[in-house]
Parts: sequence; structure tokens; C-alpha cells
Amino acid sequence: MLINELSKKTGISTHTIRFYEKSGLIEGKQDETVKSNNYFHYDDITIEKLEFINDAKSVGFTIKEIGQIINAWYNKKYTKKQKLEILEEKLKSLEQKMKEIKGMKKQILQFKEDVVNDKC
Amino acid sequence: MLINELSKKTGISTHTIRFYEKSGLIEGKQDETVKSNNYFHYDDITIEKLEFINDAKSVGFTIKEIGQIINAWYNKKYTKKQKLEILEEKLKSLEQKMKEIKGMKKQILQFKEDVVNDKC
DNA sequence: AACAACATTAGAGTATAGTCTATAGTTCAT
DNA sequence: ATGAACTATAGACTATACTCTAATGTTGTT
Repeated sequence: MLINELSKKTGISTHTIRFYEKSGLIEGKQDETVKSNNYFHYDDITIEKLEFINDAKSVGFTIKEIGQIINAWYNKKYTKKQKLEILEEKLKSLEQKMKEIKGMKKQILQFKEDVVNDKC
Repeated sequence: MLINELSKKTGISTHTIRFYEKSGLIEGKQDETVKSNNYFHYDDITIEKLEFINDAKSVGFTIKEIGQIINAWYNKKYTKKQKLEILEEKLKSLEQKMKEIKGMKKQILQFKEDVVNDKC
């Protein structure tokens, strides 16, 4: 599919898709047999990747980190060991985020209690 | 204490402290009786606030959101009801973040399994 | 008095992650 | 064959959250 269809299927603007492509998160292919244009073609895996990018952004991963994860999965440029290292590292960072959120929850619950008890 | 001491006690640069002050997260007081300078003085609550800001940034809250939380606690410009609404809203957003992180964990665990089983 | 080390303000610069504009060429339905 | 709708590239612009520089004034020690 071309970029417009990809955009419609994912809800991500063509501008942003191109930005992600420049950033190395996704990759379209140009049809070598067609010489009249240099349009990029995208497959269904790219839809998966874009959906993953949205999820990963939500949890606070940067574009760089998301690139690492995507390439640890969809790419052949890492060894099996390297891939597992990257994914393990990201899992650890998720555990860390989890802890921080739990701590923050406690703090805000304490704030709430203070407000209820007119302690502030 | 003056800004330099505050900076040393929190590990946050004076520049960033001033940026937070401009953003409405903290507030120093100028000593009216001293006319020779306009130095700002900070209390221990400000240290608490700055530590909270660091925690809140880690979980992905924006400066604006952090300002809301801080003012829902330390400030008198909201009613009790408004304060509780703000804090409740932030708790909900933390629950949401938690869900997203759990989902991401599952996805990455799946990636890991795929790598282990040579499915990519 | 001189000097380092502090204080203030205003504003410029940086990184991240988009978002938009301009230009130019291509495809497709009528 | 013409116009709407698409495509690519380069680069300008925006928002957020800092981070730094410059200019200027103050405090405290020697």
C-alpha cells in the first residue's frame, strides 16, 4: 500500500509516518520495476509497527528506544543474543516505571487524605 | 535559604529551579525589610516540592500537570472539592499508565519468545 | 578596597517529537 | 488532456522542558 492508505489505516498522518521513516522506525520499499515514480510501498507489518509505536510512546519510550525494540524484533541486524539483551533491558525499564507509578500513586493518595482531613 | 543552597540540597540546577518558579511550580519569597537586594528565599516545603517534581516527571507528568497537583496540595486557590477532583483525575491517569505498561510488558515478552524460538 | 562567589533578569540556544509549507512531479477518472 | 488527488523532498515552524549566556548588581572574606 502507499503512504496515504497506511495513514488512513493507522490514523497517523503522512507527515508523521515520514518522520518515523526518517527516524528508522519503519521502512517502505520502492518498486524497482517502475521507473516513472519513486513511491514507497508499505506492507502489513508496517501497520503493526506503527501501532506498536503508538503504544510504546504512551508508556514513555523515546523514538530511539522504540527504534531499538522494533529492530530487535523485525530486523536481522542484531544477533539473537543482542536482541534478547535489548528486550530484557526494556523489560527492566518497564518494571522501573511500574515502581515509580506505584510510588506516585501512594503520594497522591496521601495528598488526597490530607485534603480530606483539612491538613492543607 | 537562597537558591544556591536549594540547588545543592536537591541536586537541581539554579537555572532549572528558576524555570520551575517561572512555570508556577514553586515560589520563593523576597524579604521586604531588606532593600539592598531582591534575593528570593525558599523554605523546606520547596525542597519537598522539587523532590516531588522529579518523581512526577519520571512517571511522565508534564510541568502543567505537576503544577496542578502541587497547587491542589500546597495552595489555597482551589476549593476542597476542586482539589479532590484534580487528585482523583491524576490517580486515574496513573491507573491508565499502569495498564499501558502492563500491555507493553506483554508485547515485549512476546517479542522475546519469538526471538528465542527463532520466529523472527 | 578588591575579589570571588553569589544574586537577578532577559533572552538565546538545545533536544525531542512532531507538524506544516512549499515545490515539483505522478496517477487516475472524466 | 485536464483537474483533483496523490507522491517525494527539503526545510521552516511549533511545543515542551530545559540549559546556557550575558549583563548587571550584592555579599562576604581578606
